[in-house]
Amino acid sequence: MKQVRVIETEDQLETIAARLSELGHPTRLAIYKHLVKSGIKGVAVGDIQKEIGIPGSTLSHHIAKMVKVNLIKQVRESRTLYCLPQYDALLEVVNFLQDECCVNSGC
Amino acid sequence: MKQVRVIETEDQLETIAARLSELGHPTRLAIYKHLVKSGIKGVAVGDIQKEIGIPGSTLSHHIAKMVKVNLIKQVRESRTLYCLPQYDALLEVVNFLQDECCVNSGC
DNA sequence: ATTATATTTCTAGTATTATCGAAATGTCAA
DNA sequence: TTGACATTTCGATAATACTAGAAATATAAT
Repeated sequence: MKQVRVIETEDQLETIAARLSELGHPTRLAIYKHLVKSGIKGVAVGDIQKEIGIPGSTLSHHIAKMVKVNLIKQVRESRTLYCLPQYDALLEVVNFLQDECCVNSGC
Repeated sequence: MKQVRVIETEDQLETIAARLSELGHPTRLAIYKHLVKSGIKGVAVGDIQKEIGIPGSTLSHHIAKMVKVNLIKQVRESRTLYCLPQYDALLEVVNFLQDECCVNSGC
Protein backbone atom coordinates (compact mmCIF):
# COMPACT_ATOMS: atom_id res chain seq x y z
CA MET A 1 0.00 0.00 0.00
CA LYS A 2 3.08 2.28 -0.14
CA GLN A 3 1.83 3.59 -3.46
CA VAL A 4 3.03 6.94 -4.74
CA ARG A 5 0.70 8.61 -7.18
CA VAL A 6 2.49 10.21 -10.08
CA ILE A 7 0.65 13.05 -11.76
CA GLU A 8 2.42 13.94 -14.96
CA THR A 9 1.36 17.35 -16.14
CA GLU A 10 3.09 19.26 -18.88
CA ASP A 11 4.63 21.61 -16.37
CA GLN A 12 5.74 18.93 -13.95
CA LEU A 13 8.79 18.62 -16.16
CA GLU A 14 9.18 22.38 -16.29
CA THR A 15 9.02 22.64 -12.52
CA ILE A 16 11.59 19.92 -12.01
CA ALA A 17 13.84 21.41 -14.68
CA ALA A 18 13.66 24.81 -13.00
CA ARG A 19 14.71 23.34 -9.66
CA LEU A 20 17.49 21.30 -11.21
CA SER A 21 18.70 24.40 -12.97
CA GLU A 22 18.89 26.34 -9.72
CA LEU A 23 20.71 23.53 -7.95
CA GLY A 24 23.01 23.31 -10.94
CA HIS A 25 25.21 26.18 -9.90
CA PRO A 26 28.21 25.53 -7.65
CA THR A 27 27.54 28.43 -5.31
CA ARG A 28 23.87 27.65 -4.96
CA LEU A 29 24.50 23.96 -4.52
CA ALA A 30 26.99 24.78 -1.78
CA ILE A 31 24.45 27.05 -0.12
CA TYR A 32 21.77 24.41 -0.29
CA LYS A 33 24.07 21.75 1.04
CA HIS A 34 25.01 23.98 3.93
CA LEU A 35 21.34 24.60 4.69
CA VAL A 36 20.47 20.95 4.71
CA LYS A 37 23.42 20.00 6.84
CA SER A 38 22.52 22.69 9.33
CA GLY A 39 19.16 21.33 10.26
CA ILE A 40 15.54 22.22 10.48
CA LYS A 41 15.88 25.55 12.29
CA GLY A 42 17.38 27.13 9.21
CA VAL A 43 20.38 29.39 8.78
CA ALA A 44 20.54 33.18 8.83
CA VAL A 45 21.57 34.80 5.56
CA GLY A 46 24.47 36.41 7.35
CA ASP A 47 25.72 33.06 8.59
CA ILE A 48 25.49 31.61 5.10
CA GLN A 49 27.56 34.54 3.95
CA LYS A 50 30.23 33.81 6.55
CA GLU A 51 30.28 30.21 5.41
CA ILE A 52 30.32 30.81 1.65
CA GLY A 53 32.19 34.13 1.54
CA ILE A 54 30.59 36.11 -1.25
CA PRO A 55 29.14 39.65 -1.39
CA GLY A 56 25.72 40.06 0.17
CA SER A 57 24.03 41.19 -3.01
CA THR A 58 25.27 38.15 -4.90
CA LEU A 59 24.23 35.83 -2.12
CA SER A 60 20.81 37.42 -1.92
CA HIS A 61 20.37 36.94 -5.65
CA HIS A 62 21.21 33.23 -5.43
CA ILE A 63 18.93 32.68 -2.46
CA ALA A 64 16.08 34.49 -4.22
CA LYS A 65 16.36 32.15 -7.18
CA MET A 66 16.01 29.11 -4.96
CA VAL A 67 13.12 30.69 -3.08
CA LYS A 68 11.34 31.27 -6.38
CA VAL A 69 11.32 27.56 -7.18
CA ASN A 70 10.40 26.60 -3.60
CA LEU A 71 13.67 24.96 -2.69
CA ILE A 72 14.04 27.41 0.17
CA LYS A 73 11.63 29.30 2.37
CA GLN A 74 12.60 32.41 4.29
CA VAL A 75 11.22 33.44 7.65
CA ARG A 76 12.08 36.63 9.46
CA GLU A 77 12.89 36.77 13.14
CA SER A 78 13.38 40.41 14.05
CA ARG A 79 16.32 41.64 11.98
CA THR A 80 17.46 38.22 10.91
CA LEU A 81 16.17 36.28 7.92
CA TYR A 82 16.41 32.55 8.25
CA CYS A 83 16.61 30.28 5.23
CA LEU A 84 14.91 26.91 5.50
CA PRO A 85 15.46 24.12 3.00
CA GLN A 86 12.17 22.75 1.68
CA TYR A 87 12.63 19.02 1.73
CA ASP A 88 9.36 18.29 -0.03
CA ALA A 89 10.49 20.23 -3.09
CA LEU A 90 13.84 18.49 -3.13
CA LEU A 91 12.13 15.18 -2.68
CA GLU A 92 10.00 15.81 -5.75
CA VAL A 93 13.17 16.35 -7.70
CA VAL A 94 14.82 13.23 -6.35
CA ASN A 95 11.71 11.17 -7.00
CA PHE A 96 11.50 12.41 -10.57
CA LEU A 97 15.10 11.46 -11.24
CA GLN A 98 14.70 8.16 -9.47
CA ASP A 99 11.57 7.26 -11.40
CA GLU A 100 13.50 8.03 -14.55
CA CYS A 101 16.61 6.26 -13.47
CA CYS A 102 15.20 3.07 -12.12
CA VAL A 103 12.94 2.08 -14.98
CA ASN A 104 15.63 0.18 -16.80
CA SER A 105 18.79 0.28 -14.78
CA GLY A 106 17.56 -1.67 -11.81
CA CYS A 107 19.22 0.79 -9.48
CA MET B 1 28.14 -4.01 5.33
CA LYS B 2 26.13 -2.06 2.74
CA GLN B 3 28.47 0.84 3.28
CA VAL B 4 28.77 3.54 0.64
CA ARG B 5 32.03 5.36 0.75
CA VAL B 6 31.64 9.08 0.22
CA ILE B 7 34.69 10.81 -1.12
CA GLU B 8 34.15 14.52 -0.88
CA THR B 9 36.58 16.33 -3.09
CA GLU B 10 36.31 19.97 -3.95
CA ASP B 11 35.18 19.14 -7.43
CA GLN B 12 32.64 16.52 -6.43
CA LEU B 13 30.30 19.42 -5.88
CA GLU B 14 31.35 20.96 -9.18
CA THR B 15 30.70 17.73 -11.03
CA ILE B 16 27.27 17.29 -9.52
CA ALA B 17 26.41 20.93 -10.13
CA ALA B 18 27.41 20.59 -13.78
CA ARG B 19 25.16 17.58 -14.25
CA LEU B 20 22.26 19.22 -12.44
CA SER B 21 22.71 22.26 -14.62
CA GLU B 22 22.49 20.19 -17.79
CA LEU B 23 19.42 18.34 -16.57
CA GLY B 24 17.95 21.68 -15.58
CA HIS B 25 16.77 22.59 -19.04
CA PRO B 26 13.30 21.51 -20.18
CA THR B 27 14.42 20.24 -23.57
CA ARG B 28 17.36 18.34 -22.19
CA LEU B 29 15.35 16.90 -19.34
CA ALA B 30 12.75 15.72 -21.87
CA ILE B 31 15.49 14.15 -23.96
CA TYR B 32 16.98 12.41 -20.97
CA LYS B 33 13.64 11.18 -19.80
CA HIS B 34 12.93 9.78 -23.24
CA LEU B 35 16.28 8.02 -23.26
CA VAL B 36 15.75 6.41 -19.91
CA LYS B 37 12.22 5.31 -20.74
CA SER B 38 13.46 3.78 -23.97
CA GLY B 39 15.78 1.28 -22.39
CA ILE B 40 19.30 0.06 -22.43
CA LYS B 41 19.79 -0.22 -26.19
CA GLY B 42 19.73 3.55 -26.54
CA VAL B 43 17.95 5.78 -28.99
CA ALA B 44 19.17 7.12 -32.32
CA VAL B 45 19.61 10.88 -32.50
CA GLY B 46 17.15 10.94 -35.38
CA ASP B 47 14.52 9.15 -33.33
CA ILE B 48 15.00 11.58 -30.47
CA GLN B 49 14.47 14.35 -32.98
CA LYS B 50 11.18 12.83 -34.12
CA GLU B 51 10.08 12.58 -30.51
CA ILE B 52 11.15 16.04 -29.39
CA GLY B 53 10.70 17.97 -32.61
CA ILE B 54 13.53 20.50 -32.72
CA PRO B 55 16.13 21.30 -35.39
CA GLY B 56 19.02 18.86 -35.64
CA SER B 57 21.68 21.39 -34.81
CA THR B 58 19.89 22.43 -31.65
CA LEU B 59 19.35 18.85 -30.63
CA SER B 60 22.96 18.00 -31.28
CA HIS B 61 24.04 20.88 -29.11
CA HIS B 62 21.90 19.70 -26.20
CA ILE B 63 23.07 16.12 -26.50
CA ALA B 64 26.70 17.23 -26.62
CA LYS B 65 26.28 19.09 -23.35
CA MET B 66 24.98 16.00 -21.62
CA VAL B 67 27.72 13.86 -23.14
CA LYS B 68 30.30 16.27 -21.77
CA VAL B 69 29.15 15.66 -18.19
CA ASN B 70 28.82 11.90 -18.74
CA LEU B 71 25.05 11.73 -18.49
CA ILE B 72 24.94 10.25 -21.98
CA LYS B 73 27.29 8.10 -24.02
CA GLN B 74 27.11 7.90 -27.79
CA VAL B 75 27.97 4.86 -29.87
CA ARG B 76 27.91 4.72 -33.62
CA GLU B 77 26.38 1.87 -35.57
CA SER B 78 27.09 2.52 -39.22
CA ARG B 79 25.36 5.78 -40.07
CA THR B 80 23.33 5.95 -36.91
CA LEU B 81 24.45 7.41 -33.59
CA TYR B 82 22.80 5.91 -30.56
CA CYS B 83 22.50 7.80 -27.30
CA LEU B 84 22.74 5.78 -24.12
CA PRO B 85 21.82 7.15 -20.73
CA GLN B 86 24.56 6.64 -18.18
CA TYR B 87 22.79 5.47 -15.09
CA ASP B 88 25.88 5.55 -12.90
CA ALA B 89 26.28 9.27 -13.48
CA LEU B 90 22.63 9.94 -12.75
CA LEU B 91 22.88 7.76 -9.68
CA GLU B 92 25.75 9.86 -8.38
CA VAL B 93 23.54 12.90 -8.71
CA VAL B 94 20.59 11.25 -7.01
CA ASN B 95 22.80 9.97 -4.21
CA PHE B 96 24.26 13.41 -3.65
CA LEU B 97 20.83 14.97 -3.37
CA GLN B 98 19.59 12.16 -1.21
CA ASP B 99 22.54 12.38 1.15
CA GLU B 100 21.80 16.07 1.45
CA CYS B 101 18.10 15.65 1.78
CA CYS B 102 17.93 12.84 4.26
CA VAL B 103 20.25 14.18 6.91
CA ASN B 104 17.56 16.09 8.71
CA SER B 105 14.25 15.51 7.00
CA GLY B 106 14.03 11.81 7.67
CA CYS B 107 12.86 11.20 4.12
C1' DA C 1 14.96 60.83 16.26
C1' DT C 2 19.31 58.80 15.36
C1' DT C 3 22.29 55.19 14.62
C1' DA C 4 23.59 50.37 13.80
C1' DT C 5 22.48 45.91 11.91
C1' DA C 6 20.65 42.60 8.46
C1' DT C 7 19.32 42.00 4.11
C1' DT C 8 17.35 43.26 -0.28
C1' DT C 9 16.72 45.85 -4.56
C1' DC C 10 18.65 48.59 -8.18
C1' DT C 11 21.74 49.11 -11.87
C1' DA C 12 25.02 47.97 -14.99
C1' DG C 13 28.86 45.59 -16.92
C1' DT C 14 30.42 41.04 -18.33
C1' DA C 15 29.88 36.36 -19.45
C1' DT C 16 27.54 32.34 -20.67
C1' DT C 17 23.83 29.87 -23.03
C1' DA C 18 20.25 28.93 -26.54
C1' DT C 19 18.79 28.75 -31.11
C1' DC C 20 19.05 27.46 -35.86
C1' DG C 21 20.44 27.81 -40.86
C1' DA C 22 24.23 26.55 -43.65
C1' DA C 23 28.23 24.03 -44.49
C1' DA C 24 31.05 20.07 -43.26
C1' DT C 25 31.85 15.19 -41.86
C1' DG C 26 31.35 10.30 -41.82
C1' DT C 27 29.05 6.24 -43.71
C1' DC C 28 26.75 3.30 -46.80
C1' DA C 29 24.73 1.91 -51.41
C1' DA C 30 24.58 1.84 -56.34
C1' DT D 1 32.69 8.07 -57.10
C1' DT D 2 28.43 10.01 -56.95
C1' DG D 3 24.44 10.49 -54.26
C1' DA D 4 21.68 9.97 -50.21
C1' DC D 5 21.47 9.70 -45.26
C1' DA D 6 22.61 10.78 -40.31
C1' DT D 7 24.59 13.85 -37.55
C1' DT D 8 27.83 17.41 -36.20
C1' DT D 9 30.35 21.75 -36.42
C1' DC D 10 30.43 26.59 -37.61
C1' DG D 11 28.92 31.18 -37.16
C1' DA D 12 26.00 34.65 -35.91
C1' DT D 13 22.23 36.62 -33.14
C1' DA D 14 19.30 36.89 -29.27
C1' DA D 15 18.31 35.87 -24.68
C1' DT D 16 19.49 34.86 -20.01
C1' DA D 17 22.43 34.63 -16.04
C1' DC D 18 26.31 36.12 -12.91
C1' DT D 19 28.58 39.44 -10.24
C1' DA D 20 29.00 43.14 -7.17
C1' DG D 21 28.90 48.14 -5.63
C1' DA D 22 25.65 51.53 -4.13
C1' DA D 23 21.27 52.82 -2.50
C1' DA D 24 17.08 51.41 -0.20
C1' DT D 25 14.25 48.91 3.27
C1' DA D 26 13.12 46.83 7.68
C1' DT D 27 14.00 46.23 12.44
C1' DA D 28 15.96 47.07 16.90
C1' DA D 29 18.55 49.70 20.36
C1' DT D 30 19.93 54.16 22.47
